[in-house]
Amino acid sequence: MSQEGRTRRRGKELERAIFEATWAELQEGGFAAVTMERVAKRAGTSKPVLYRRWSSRVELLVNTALHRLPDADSVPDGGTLRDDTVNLLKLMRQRLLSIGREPMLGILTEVVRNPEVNKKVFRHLIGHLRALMTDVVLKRAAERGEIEPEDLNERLKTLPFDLVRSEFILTGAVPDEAIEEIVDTVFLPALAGRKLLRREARGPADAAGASPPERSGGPGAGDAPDLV
Amino acid sequence: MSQEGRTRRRGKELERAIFEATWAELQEGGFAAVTMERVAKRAGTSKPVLYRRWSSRVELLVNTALHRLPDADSVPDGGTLRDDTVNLLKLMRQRLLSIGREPMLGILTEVVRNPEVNKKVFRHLIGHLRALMTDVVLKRAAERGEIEPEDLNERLKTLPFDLVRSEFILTGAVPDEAIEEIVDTVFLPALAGRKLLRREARGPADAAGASPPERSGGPGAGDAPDLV
DNA sequence: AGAGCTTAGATACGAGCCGTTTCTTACGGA
DNA sequence: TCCGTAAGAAACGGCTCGTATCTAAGCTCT
Repeated sequence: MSQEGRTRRRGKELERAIFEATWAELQEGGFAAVTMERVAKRAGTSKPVLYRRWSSRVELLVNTALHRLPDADSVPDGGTLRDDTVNLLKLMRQRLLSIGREPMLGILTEVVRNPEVNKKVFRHLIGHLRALMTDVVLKRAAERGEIEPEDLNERLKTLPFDLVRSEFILTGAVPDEAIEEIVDTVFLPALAGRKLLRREARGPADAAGASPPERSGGPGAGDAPDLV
Repeated sequence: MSQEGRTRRRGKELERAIFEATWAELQEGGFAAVTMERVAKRAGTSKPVLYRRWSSRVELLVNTALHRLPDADSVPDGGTLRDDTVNLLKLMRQRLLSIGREPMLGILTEVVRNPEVNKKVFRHLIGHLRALMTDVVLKRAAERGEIEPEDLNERLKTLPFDLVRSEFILTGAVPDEAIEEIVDTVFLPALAGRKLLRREARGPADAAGASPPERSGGPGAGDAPDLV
């Protein structure tokens, strides 16, 4: 793995090699087993090269994870709210699995203590996919007449994500059946039931009603790739 | 903090002092800052004493967390499914907060790699409270005639827990408003909506119907205190 | 009360890691 | 071709984990 006899890599090429080495170490030994020295050796370079790019081990790990995230800027139109939601959740799954359970937990743990990064992660954990939900999936559904704005509040909008995240954190996987069950036996029934209950009660809806546009700008409005 | 001039502690007394020291270190510096040496010093003892009780740092941390968990073997009867569920979720919150967000994440991270402990934690993360849900809250609700068995499937039963856990992991807190929102705008509507949708469809219910008794024994059937 | 066994507590060790410093040398742009 | 930038090697101080060794305190049993 030494650099002997090979031409020196630089810039992005070297960086990519380091990300790959980090990821390989992560897979083999887990979050705790990733050490700067091992990564450097595996990438055929040395520690100072790593520290010139990232100020700490955590920094390297976070950026390695972000680097692996596939893009997610649209949701295929499935024709119904049901299928759009399923598609969106499959997209979320793809992103979650591209990082993996243990790295995700490790990153969350290390990041909690840093309010700034924590806020950023928090925003990204929720913001991006939620924007797709609001600006694409629910918009389509409203245009189709499947839902009315008052049927939804903030918690209902993030409900499918919360459940997929829970599944992922507990089991490390999100099978198709789980996604469909979440949509078919929780999300859609909750929407229907809420409509029903609101009609029965005839009371003013809770704070959900005419919710202000909370996150304009749509997906991609952030200043860094999303963590999920 | 040295032991000079004090009478030596032994057994449970010493153990309690170590747990307290560990917890204090956890509060002050976070998961990563808890070292065996600092804990030993703070507890007025030394490393070998720690290693005689726990085989590793993680072992100590996990057991410190478990040690802090308040008991939870019943749910006050609120008279309705709604209030019982709120009560149960408040109990869950109490348990979550007794450990805290970062320690919880840290423990999960470290434990994921150990299939045995992972399974145990997984079971405890879900099992105990879920048993209270099934054996107390839902039983009462059925006796009151509020629900029928076919209204529920596994996912719906754990739904409130999943959402509270999500809230806790993302924000580190679970305010009363969150609990009530979860129950009033998700859980109860989902039950109502499911009933409604099943009636409309007239199809056979999904696998929810006559679910077998999956966890007999009720709360306390485990072999260790629950993690949540 | 005394003997003996258990276990607390002090100290030191090897191995490994983090993050830094110093230095040499390859490479690429002008 | 020359020179600045950055790669790569080596070593360091400080810290941590987990272990080994030893002394002595105090509980238990007679």
